[in-house]
Amino acid sequence: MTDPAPIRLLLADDHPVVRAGLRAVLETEPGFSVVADVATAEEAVTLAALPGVDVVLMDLRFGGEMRGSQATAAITGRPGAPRVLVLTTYDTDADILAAIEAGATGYLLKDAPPEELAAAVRAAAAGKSALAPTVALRLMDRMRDPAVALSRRETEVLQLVADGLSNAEASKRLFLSQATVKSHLVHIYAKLGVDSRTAAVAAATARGLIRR
Amino acid sequence: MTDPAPIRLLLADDHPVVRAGLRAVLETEPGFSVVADVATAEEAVTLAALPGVDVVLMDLRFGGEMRGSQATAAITGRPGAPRVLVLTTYDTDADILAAIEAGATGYLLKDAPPEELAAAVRAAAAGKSALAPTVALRLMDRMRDPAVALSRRETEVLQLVADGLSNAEASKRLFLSQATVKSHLVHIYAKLGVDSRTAAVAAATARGLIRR
DNA sequence: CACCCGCTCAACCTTTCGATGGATGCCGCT
DNA sequence: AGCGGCATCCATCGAAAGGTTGAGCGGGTG
Repeated sequence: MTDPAPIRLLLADDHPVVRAGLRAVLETEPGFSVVADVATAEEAVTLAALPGVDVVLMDLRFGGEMRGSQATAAITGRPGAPRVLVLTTYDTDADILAAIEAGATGYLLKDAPPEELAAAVRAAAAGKSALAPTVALRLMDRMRDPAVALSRRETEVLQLVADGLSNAEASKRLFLSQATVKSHLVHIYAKLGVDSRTAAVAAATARGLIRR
Repeated sequence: MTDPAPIRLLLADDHPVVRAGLRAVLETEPGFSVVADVATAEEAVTLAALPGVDVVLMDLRFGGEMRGSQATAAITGRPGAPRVLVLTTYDTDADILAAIEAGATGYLLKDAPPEELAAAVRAAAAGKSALAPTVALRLMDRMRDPAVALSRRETEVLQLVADGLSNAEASKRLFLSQATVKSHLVHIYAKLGVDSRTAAVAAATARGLIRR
């Protein structure tokens, strides 16, 4: 019997060590072929446009400007695009949802064992969604508890607060009244089940609702 | 001419992919031999006690309880201990200093290119200190500007504040008067050049003075 | 010894923050 | 249409949390 066509992979991660590790892990498994690895999200977008790539393994955080979720959107937006499997370190990453909405086929943590990784890649190549259990659980939590979905404006406000701005400063930054900022904060507190700005920031970062 | 004895390595990182990557990168370079890789800090301490290890590559953050800096201290505290080369993702990690004080021979970022990594391992094996440029710069900054060195107590207080506790809550947690907590905060503000708790938390996380 | 620095605390006072209440407009639902 | 839900926006008020000032103690260092 002949070998089935191997799954052709593009690796995108800014850490050379991680790229080498993915290569090592995947090339020992049968049925995979790494066609290229890149260190930036921009390169990933460029190379993913070429034919001959089935699955892109995409990190979420890069040293540079572009975030993995944006790159994912850019790639999946094109017709005949490869599948994108997002791969990151943190199960609390703020833009898990962004990446999935951007069209990622699956989501995996870097601490996954090799078999799980290989299985997820195969699933992605077949067009099936693959979510790491921890991530899936967290997403379920987030879905099941609609309270923890902050609105766009609320997220903006909370991000500024997390950056250390006072209500007055945040209101200027957003061209709002202080009262409005406070109002948003009250809603945020209710959703997060806290009653102070610092606690809200802690809770939101713990749940990956805001950066840093 | 005979080969010189290879440098025997122990890899400690909770990510299988990273372990594989380090293996791949280092085993292609001549003169290295990976004797084992482990997924927890505890295992690293155990295996580092056995003879036959020259250099331990140690991650700072593990999924479990023990932190890499603690493991480093446990390893280097013994006579005839191997060198420990700390390897982490973040140049802003809160316990860079802790790791170095714990006796780490060098400090490297995971986004370092393979040659740099190999060079650092060789330097470590020879007992020479090796610091990644970014890390070294940051350390210099921190040294040169003594304002940003928080005392032990100050760090404790700020960490609790960052976790969302009020002054009253933090004071109970530390068996202190509220006045003392406030006093610490005043000093923290002065050192960080800010004037509110949220700004202090933001500044401190940006500089890697506290976790998360 | 004198000095500096880290840690501790009390009392005062103000500013910011959070609570309350209300308005508007945009959805989807029946 | 009519309804309710939700996101966005704003004003006012009282309180408490937080920030300022000042001060004592002890250990380490020059």
